[in-house]
Amino acid sequence: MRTSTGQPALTGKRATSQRRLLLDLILQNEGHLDADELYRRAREQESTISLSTVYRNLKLFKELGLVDELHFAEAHHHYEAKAPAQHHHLVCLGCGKVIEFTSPLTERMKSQIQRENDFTVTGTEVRMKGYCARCQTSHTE
Amino acid sequence: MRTSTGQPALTGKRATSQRRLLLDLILQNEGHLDADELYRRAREQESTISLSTVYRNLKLFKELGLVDELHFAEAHHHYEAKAPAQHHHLVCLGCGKVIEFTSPLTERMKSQIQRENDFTVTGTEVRMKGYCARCQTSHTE
DNA sequence: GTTGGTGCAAAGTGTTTGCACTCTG
DNA sequence: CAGAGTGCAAACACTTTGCACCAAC
Repeated sequence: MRTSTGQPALTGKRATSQRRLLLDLILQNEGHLDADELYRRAREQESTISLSTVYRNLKLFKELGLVDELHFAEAHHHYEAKAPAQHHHLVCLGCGKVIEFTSPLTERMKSQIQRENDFTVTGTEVRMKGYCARCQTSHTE
Repeated sequence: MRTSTGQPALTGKRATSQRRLLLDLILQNEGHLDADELYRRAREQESTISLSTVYRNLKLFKELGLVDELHFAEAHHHYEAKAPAQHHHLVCLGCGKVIEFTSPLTERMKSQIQRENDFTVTGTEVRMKGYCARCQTSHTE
């Protein structure tokens, strides 16, 4: 369908059908995707696309600042469209669900840390792990 | 030398020389190590130790809660002895230096997030990226 | 003595790369 | 129509596993 979300800046890069498709899929998706999931979804629309193309474009999007790469505890990475607002992640160790949250405290922490360490902080990432309401029960200790 | 740091809980697990050596190295080291670095250091004292043994024991230590596994942007993992006090990481994108810090704000954030999401948070990890004092200068924009 | 742990080599992941072909600009 | 981008297969880096032997309990 090639939703053409009025795609942003592929500045100077060629807009191939594969590239546009991948970017659309990422922008449309409101969670995170790993390379393989993205590959699977892309293949539904363009069956000949290759996994290398997925990786190459993810790398490009990252360089262009269009997506963020997330490193959870798994061996592979997750990618998400660069958020307009900064948000963080709360991961349920029971069911794997990922909740995104924001907190004004991160901003305060950032300025505190910058001051104390004489650093310029360009990015903050908070990750909490635990058990969601449902998994708490089944996980009674 | 087998510094015998009065090693903690290998509860029920066999205390092989390799295992004790690895644990010592991790406990003595006040940074993070990746598997390969640990392997290299271990080999200095026990030249026949194998990389599989390193991995198997890192996995074990993790399960026993003796070390934490860190996921930076690299393809491989870093491990550090479980800290008595929770701390976080500030990574310089210029020189790669990693500074550890603590902040009372993380505790507050944790309770806020738990409350708001009906979650039991068991671990919090804050990672900030930016440029240290020295690298800021060379990185003038 | 059992059997958990080891070293080795071989297999598995997730990711990257060399090459010849294709299509965008 | 030049060269950026692609598909494919082969190469990579890191991690795990099967097996026969060894040593901790």
